[in-house]
Amino acid sequence: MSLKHAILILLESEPGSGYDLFKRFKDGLGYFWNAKHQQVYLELKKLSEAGWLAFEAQTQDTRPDKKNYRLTPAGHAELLRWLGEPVQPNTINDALLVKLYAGAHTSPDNLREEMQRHIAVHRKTLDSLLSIERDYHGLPAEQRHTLRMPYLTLRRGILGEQSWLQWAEEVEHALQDTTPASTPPGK
Amino acid sequence: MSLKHAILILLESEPGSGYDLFKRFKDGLGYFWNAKHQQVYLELKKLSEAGWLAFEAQTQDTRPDKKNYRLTPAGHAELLRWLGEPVQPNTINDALLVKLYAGAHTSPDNLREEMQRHIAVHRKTLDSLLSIERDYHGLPAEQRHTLRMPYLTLRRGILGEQSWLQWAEEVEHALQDTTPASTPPGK
DNA sequence: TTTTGTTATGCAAGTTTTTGCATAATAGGC
DNA sequence: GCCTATTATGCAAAAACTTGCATAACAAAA
Repeated sequence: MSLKHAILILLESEPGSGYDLFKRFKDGLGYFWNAKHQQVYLELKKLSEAGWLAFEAQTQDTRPDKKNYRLTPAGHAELLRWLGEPVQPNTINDALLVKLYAGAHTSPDNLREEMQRHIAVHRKTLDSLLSIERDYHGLPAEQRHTLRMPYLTLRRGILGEQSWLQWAEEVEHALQDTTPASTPPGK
Repeated sequence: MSLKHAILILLESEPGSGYDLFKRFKDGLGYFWNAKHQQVYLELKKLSEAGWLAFEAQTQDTRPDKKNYRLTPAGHAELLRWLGEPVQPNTINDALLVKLYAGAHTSPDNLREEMQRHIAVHRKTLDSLLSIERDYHGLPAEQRHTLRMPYLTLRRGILGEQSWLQWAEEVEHALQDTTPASTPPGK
């Protein structure tokens, strides 16, 4: 829905190629925006056709050629227009919760394994976000000020992941209670 | 992606019509699954054609006719199969964070208004979830046990909304700091 | 009495996203 | 020498989802 505008914003702060943008989504912004490389390339094509982006082809010796995209004045204007518009509150479609909702129809072991997989992913994300935060705090005041808005979105990621992991502990306790004791105490 | 399975689960616990399901998504499960009525009707049609659902048409006097859907044995088997499969961790695409990321290109006032709109929505959601939780705690132990899995998803909603609102306070503080004082102290 | 809201269903067209396939060069590990 | 990963781009088809429109009856509020 607003991959268009996510791309405009990323290219506004620094021009780059499709592959570039894809990696920025994957490594940097994945806690609030996700896109496959195919979709990124497709959107870049559309945005160029709409006149919001321009690109120069860079022939490279050791690597495949790349197209370097940057905003046109029309793209910049569109970005500012979009920023003035209200955005729709995020809607969530979370398959894990669907599964858990129906958890009574499957085994606690199955649910515990599923939770363990997801916990591992969320812990890794949190670690990476906390490491980015440490780097941020090490920056000089001027750069921290420049990055103050991205930092707020980083905080969302951190608080969100911490809250998720806290919930996961509640779930683990609840699932333990429903388990038949495999090694009963005193026997 | 798994609206299919969300529908199977809802109809497994209680058969119902498309309109029925739509309302259950809207009022009850909106904090983890969202679907428009058109999509619900479409999926019901597809699931029926796949042999996972059956329906009886109910002619009603005072209301438009409705179709009452329920799981077939094949539908039940599919649900169990799906529950045994791992689900992909949820990916987030959050337009508000995209906007905030680019916040330096717009006015703090614009961002504050945007945040206020979203805060109102999240507060309302939290209130409604807390009220559902109070009802749950008032139920007899037997019913609480039956609903223990849906209750875990409710907890996710509550912890998630609380964490969101906590973040929103951080954002408000940060946006205050960047505001030029309109009524400077002492003048 | 007109408007608004709720119940009830659905088609058609468009947008967005995913999945599968395809190419091609280089670097590094085994 | 082979396998895997990384860099780099893209088409085509399918699936998922949104938006716009359409119908129809009743109830309640204005």
